[in-house]
Amino acid sequence: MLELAILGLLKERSMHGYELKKQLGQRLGFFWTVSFGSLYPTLKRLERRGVVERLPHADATSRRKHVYRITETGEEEFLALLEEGPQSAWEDEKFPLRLAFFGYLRPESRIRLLERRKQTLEGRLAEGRRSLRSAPARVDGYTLSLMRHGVSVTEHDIAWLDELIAAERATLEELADAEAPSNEPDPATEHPHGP
Amino acid sequence: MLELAILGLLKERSMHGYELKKQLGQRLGFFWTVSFGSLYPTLKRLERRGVVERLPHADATSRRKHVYRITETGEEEFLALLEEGPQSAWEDEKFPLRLAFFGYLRPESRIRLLERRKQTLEGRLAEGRRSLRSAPARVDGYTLSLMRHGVSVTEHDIAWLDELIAAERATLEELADAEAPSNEPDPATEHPHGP
DNA sequence: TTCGTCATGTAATGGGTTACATGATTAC
DNA sequence: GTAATCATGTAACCCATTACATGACGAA
Repeated sequence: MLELAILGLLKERSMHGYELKKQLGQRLGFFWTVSFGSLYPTLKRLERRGVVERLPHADATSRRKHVYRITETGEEEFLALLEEGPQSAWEDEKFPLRLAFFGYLRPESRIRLLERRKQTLEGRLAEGRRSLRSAPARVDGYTLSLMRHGVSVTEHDIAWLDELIAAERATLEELADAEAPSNEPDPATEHPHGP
Repeated sequence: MLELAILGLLKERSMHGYELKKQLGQRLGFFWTVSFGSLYPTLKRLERRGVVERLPHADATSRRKHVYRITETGEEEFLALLEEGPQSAWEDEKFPLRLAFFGYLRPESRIRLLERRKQTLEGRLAEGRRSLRSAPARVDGYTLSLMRHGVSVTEHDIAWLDELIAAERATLEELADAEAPSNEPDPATEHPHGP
């Protein structure tokens, strides 16, 4: 997951570790925070695996910075990883992180992943509501408040997913109307939310 | 954290592992899920530490169930753990789990912990908003949507905390008005949300 | 009698944090 | 010159998951 995030950021532009952490914090700080103790070893691992490479130092001033660039193998691996979707409950919870890179996927894949995520949340919601119905007699007020808040947050999440899905479907229809897609569309400008 | 949850549930009533997992799922499923691979070893560890103990089997039918009860030491440890508050970023994220046991704390402690949590979220919110202000030019639409959703969810969380804090303050005033608190109030009925 | 659920457990692995250590660079 | 930030790194630990294994019990 951290690997996915690193590859995704490096695909945008080359960076060194410290900067990667800042970017991660700024973009995904609500859902994720990484420590250096996790980041640097991961970068080294990625380098050994050949999916990223260290750029030669430009001058004497910046000698201490290790700027990394994604390799071609890295690009392929990144796209495969992203397309594949979550492989465990843990990765599923990190859905927001994947979403941050949806611009690199085809609309069909985006919809597939969004729907999958929605199903997960709807399952949880159904269970939560079921618990709530049988709860009031057996749990205290704090637990009750907690459960209600959980339901509310999950509903909010699902509504958000619905918006995203609707936007994707609109995009698909537009593409169908256009009929003749020129060539490989630019993922940065083609999705429903412009930069 | 799992230890806190187990002790808290066992304080309510004695249970076996399988049932603990079900209860955990029902009450905290939105924020937490435990696997058996985590639960059973933790129970054994707690037993070795003497904070829970295994009840003797009542009859032949239930021979295979290991029903655990919290010990006196366990009760003390639980309250200390709860009162202490989160000791790491990880534990801080598990705030909802702590809240589920707020009924066992004095109103002052509840307010202290709620305010602390609120500060954490407000810090994150401020950072998020700051990122959003400088973002639009540099990130794509999905990341933007993600950031906005993060802000929105965090605001929702803070509003929820505010409600809880307000309710606690009201409780405190009621107690002050009553002037003569009889004796050790029952935590299950004394807090602002009745069961 | 077979299928679903109840019930407990272990071994290997995963993904990450905390604490610590080091030192360069920048701004005051 | 000194404090804050930039920048990289390692070792020990934490808390949990996944996958597997085992078997009892109840209902169809």
